[in-house]
Amino acid sequence: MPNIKLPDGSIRSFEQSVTIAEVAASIGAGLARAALAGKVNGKLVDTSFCINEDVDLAIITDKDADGLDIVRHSTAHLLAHAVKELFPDAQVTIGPVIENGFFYDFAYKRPFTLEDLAAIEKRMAELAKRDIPVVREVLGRDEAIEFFLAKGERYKAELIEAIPAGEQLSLYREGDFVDLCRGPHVPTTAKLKVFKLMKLAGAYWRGDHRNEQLQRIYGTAWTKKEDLEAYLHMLEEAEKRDHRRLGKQFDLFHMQDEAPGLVFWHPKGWAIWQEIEQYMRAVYRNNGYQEVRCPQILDKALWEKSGHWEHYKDNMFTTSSENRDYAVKPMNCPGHVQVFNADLRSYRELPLRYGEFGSCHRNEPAGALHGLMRVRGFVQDDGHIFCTEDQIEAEVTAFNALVQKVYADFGFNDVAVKLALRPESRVGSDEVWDKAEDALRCGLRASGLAWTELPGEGAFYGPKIEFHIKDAIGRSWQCGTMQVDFSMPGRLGAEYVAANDERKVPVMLHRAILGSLERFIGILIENFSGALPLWLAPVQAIVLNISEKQADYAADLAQKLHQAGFRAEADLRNEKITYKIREHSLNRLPYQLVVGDKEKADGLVAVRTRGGQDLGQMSVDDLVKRLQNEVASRSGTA
RNA sequence: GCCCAUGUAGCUCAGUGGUAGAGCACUCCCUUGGUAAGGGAGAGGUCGGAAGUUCGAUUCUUCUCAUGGGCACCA
Repeated sequence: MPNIKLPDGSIRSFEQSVTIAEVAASIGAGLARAALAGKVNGKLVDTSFCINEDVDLAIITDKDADGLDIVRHSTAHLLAHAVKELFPDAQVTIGPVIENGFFYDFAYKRPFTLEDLAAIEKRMAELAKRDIPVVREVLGRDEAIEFFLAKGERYKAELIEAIPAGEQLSLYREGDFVDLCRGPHVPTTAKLKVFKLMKLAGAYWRGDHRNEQLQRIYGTAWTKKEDLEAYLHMLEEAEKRDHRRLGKQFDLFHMQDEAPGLVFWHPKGWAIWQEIEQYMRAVYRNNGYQEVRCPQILDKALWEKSGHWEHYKDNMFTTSSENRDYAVKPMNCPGHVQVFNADLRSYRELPLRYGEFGSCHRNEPAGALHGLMRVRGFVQDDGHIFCTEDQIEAEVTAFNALVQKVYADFGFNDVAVKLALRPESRVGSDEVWDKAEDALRCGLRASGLAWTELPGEGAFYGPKIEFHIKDAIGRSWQCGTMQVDFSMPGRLGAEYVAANDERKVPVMLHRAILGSLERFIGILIENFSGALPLWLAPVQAIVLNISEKQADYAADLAQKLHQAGFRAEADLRNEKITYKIREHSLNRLPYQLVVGDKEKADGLVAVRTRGGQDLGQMSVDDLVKRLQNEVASRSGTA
């Protein structure tokens, strides 16, 4: 006699045990049709789940977030179903739900082609239309292994072997297709209407590159057609703000075959770079850092001592001369230790903070390169703090505050904090790691920040705090980092004289706010869709003459703005004003300054903003004031 | 590094077993036009690189480099 409590608080009583589907039907025919699953006492189950005691129940439909996930999961099964029908000797592996959709990994004797993809999608649609019931079955663990081995599905069997003996497993059957799965699933394939296969990719079995490579099919699935369309539209919009495309369009930088992963900065891109570098230089100066500069290549022996050679030799560029081997620096820290070591240091000097815009090179795997986001040559706003253990907390706390301020200046106000803990491959004893991890936790606590912890994600020499910023379209980018390092100073012989005259090894904090400037500029371009705030815009204002008669006046005006400290240009081409306005609008220039006979006669300028707003005529002095205010506030241009 | 796809003019792209085509950009001429494309003419590429098949390859094959999407990696 189950009494079932529904989300609205009402209670329905039944004479005997009932399924979710029956409960839904008892409420209404519409709900019965819409039911995808149920949530019994907070746990998701199939509509076929049988209730025989008093429970809280919510009927899950496509209006619930859980419903969407179930649809995606079931669509992954539908994909596997279609693949098994078309390619019976393909083996199934796993098919989870991911953001915006799902994927399924298959093992097959030959790669799937785009034609296969189209055929699979077509078959999926047919299977969905056939309204095939999706039925849950339960098997013992050993039976299940036998079942899948008999079907030639050795990957599934391997997955089940990892499950403790004696456990009951659920299988889902739709037509002839059976898959191991925790569920729940939609009651029939007819519930799956809005999906699209997106792409093919390789993926390693169990995510390990030592294993064989499987073929992954990515798909997207939704409950409403409009949602799919909106998603596809969003993808198009994201593509439009791709920094590689905009970098080309706005003439900011280029890359070419002869220098994979390395950037040629054009004048406009370099203007952005310089603005950022000078800004960060001021951040160093105002926060107790001294800027230094260290060599590009150092004897390999130094990298062996620091531990980098052992951990990263495959990713380091090397060179040699006169029987000496060198490595091109992949980081700045060992250099900074040399600067520290160049003098006998006293505890009175600590904390000693060095900053450097040093060019580093890492031989990243070819497949990892990606525009400005992943390069082989880069510059970080890299700093190292030499301090005592007692000073760590204060340094970490001060840095946390600084990070937030800098991100806000660049227009990023949503910052997530993570703490990456000791990895498998590391230097230093467990006691040292305990100490380092706790030091960072203390600093975070003192800053009043909430954070999440990531076991195994730390650097080989120490744990790290990671700062992730969220961009305009919701993507998260790890930029800042603060790492405690109890190992490298000792390895490289750094020491200072303590108050009691003892020699002690300092602690080293590795820290960066923007990370790689290349990547950060890529993030800025995408975040602003190329419409950078005035202070960062490579060309801040362009003067447009209406006809040749005002060319001198326009050139003069550009010169005046230039002298007032702005990046201003004049477009004196023999083109109609509408043509020039269109072109500079497409290039997202913040200000277009139109000058014709009227302006020339009165010594004025007609101002048009990036957003197409006409500010009317104003004097050059007023314009300069306006631009100065906007730069000072680091705000965007309307 | 692994899987798949792609590589044609400065850019975006079309095309073919018989020594390549468009739009935009560029150069010149006409036009001097008041807030998102005025008109005309011209120049420009041996089709990523190498080898092979063929009478003949940009087109087919192999290798290679790079790029793109994933995977793995990311000090």
